[in-house]
Amino acid sequence: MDLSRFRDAARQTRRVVVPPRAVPPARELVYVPVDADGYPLDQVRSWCAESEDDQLASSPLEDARDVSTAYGSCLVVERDYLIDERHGCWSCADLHVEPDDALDVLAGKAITRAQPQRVLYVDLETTGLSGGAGTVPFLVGCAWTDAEGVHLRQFFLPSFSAERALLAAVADLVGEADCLVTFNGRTFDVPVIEVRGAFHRVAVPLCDLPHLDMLPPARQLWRSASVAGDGSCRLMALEEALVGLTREGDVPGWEIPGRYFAFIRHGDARALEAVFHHNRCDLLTLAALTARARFLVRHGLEATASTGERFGLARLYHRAGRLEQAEACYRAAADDSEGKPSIRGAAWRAVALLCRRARRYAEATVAWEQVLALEPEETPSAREAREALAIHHEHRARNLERARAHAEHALAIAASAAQRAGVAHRLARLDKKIARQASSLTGRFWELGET
DNA sequence: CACACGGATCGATCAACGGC
DNA sequence: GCCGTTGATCGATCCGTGTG
Repeated sequence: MDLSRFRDAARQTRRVVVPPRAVPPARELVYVPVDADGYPLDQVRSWCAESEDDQLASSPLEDARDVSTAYGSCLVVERDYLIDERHGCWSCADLHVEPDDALDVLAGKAITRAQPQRVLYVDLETTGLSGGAGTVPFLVGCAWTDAEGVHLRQFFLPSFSAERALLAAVADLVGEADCLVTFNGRTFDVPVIEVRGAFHRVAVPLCDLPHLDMLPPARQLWRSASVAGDGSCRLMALEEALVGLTREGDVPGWEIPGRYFAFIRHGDARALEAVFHHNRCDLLTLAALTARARFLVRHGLEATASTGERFGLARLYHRAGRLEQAEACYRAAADDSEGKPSIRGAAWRAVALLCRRARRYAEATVAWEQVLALEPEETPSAREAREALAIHHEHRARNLERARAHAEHALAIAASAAQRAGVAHRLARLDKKIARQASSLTGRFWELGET
């Protein structure tokens, strides 16, 4: 994929609205009680719904197939998104990710094995949010990519008694993967599967798999980028900003457990079509975010599309110990005259800290001056810059008057008693030094006068 | 709505260094 | 040689934010 195409995609602000699915004719509503230990699959595949939209929807289980495991069977729905299909401004061909060390940078640790083959994206829909033993995953969406596009497999729980089978079926697929990618999966998806696996004594190797949770790197990359307006890094906010998609009629998260419980009570699967669709969108967007983030890490500064993205990429490099690349990106963000002053100020602060650590004090001083120029006087960064400059001028540049001026500013904006005490101590020392300097100068003046 | 995680912040500590 | 300062690091704590 060439760079310009990618940049264009990133810059694209055009919103793509997901068209509503083709609507099948409404069917007669039939009430079918569901056996607690079994599920009347035939009836489940065509049953009633509450809202008008849902009544018009088809059952997501129409093309589901039974998957047998040692513990019984569950249902699986499969979809392929081939290279000529699109997800927002992305071609599905571009969603293919070869696992490499860029994923290590995103994860903040080494997660790719010697010869990684398959990255598995996982997203759960569950009966609640608590994450405890009572939360049951009723839809486990899995996706992987290859040169042909994206392949998606959704494991569905037709009754609570099939949970063991569902976990076993998921375990089979997970066993073929080298690397797991989720969104907030470290906190939510993986613990849920872990607890349910322990409960049913089914080993799901999800927890052993190298895991990239895209939420932390997404926050680093795109929170300050303000791609999502208010800085939100929820998956759908990032989807709008980076994939250019606005979901029409999407089911809100809080409604998902209720829809599943209604299905369990009455056997109606049509209201779940929106949930299946939501899960597929989440997986495709997760793949798109991962591809974009990996591309940024691989191609660096030239691939970034905004000041915020440059700053975010710098933070990722910084965390990964790639200091040269980090500094280049910080400097690019700091120099961007069109960028938000708060981001530019933060970038200059990072440059100052990097330079100071490398003992490049002159460069650090220039960076602290830039922080002062960009940050409002009362911010913590401005106070930090005043103090750093006071130290520099007192101990290295040996310009006591300038050191004193910075210390006075620092005293005026000190946020706590401890800070005030520290700066007051510095000021007192500076005053003593200045007085001593003056008296020694006076002495030398008289000495010169006498000779 | 529960829960866990990451970050920001602050204070304590310690080694290294320089001024007197 | 003593003493003060700097800068790095570590741990505790708090807050904001993501998941269905």
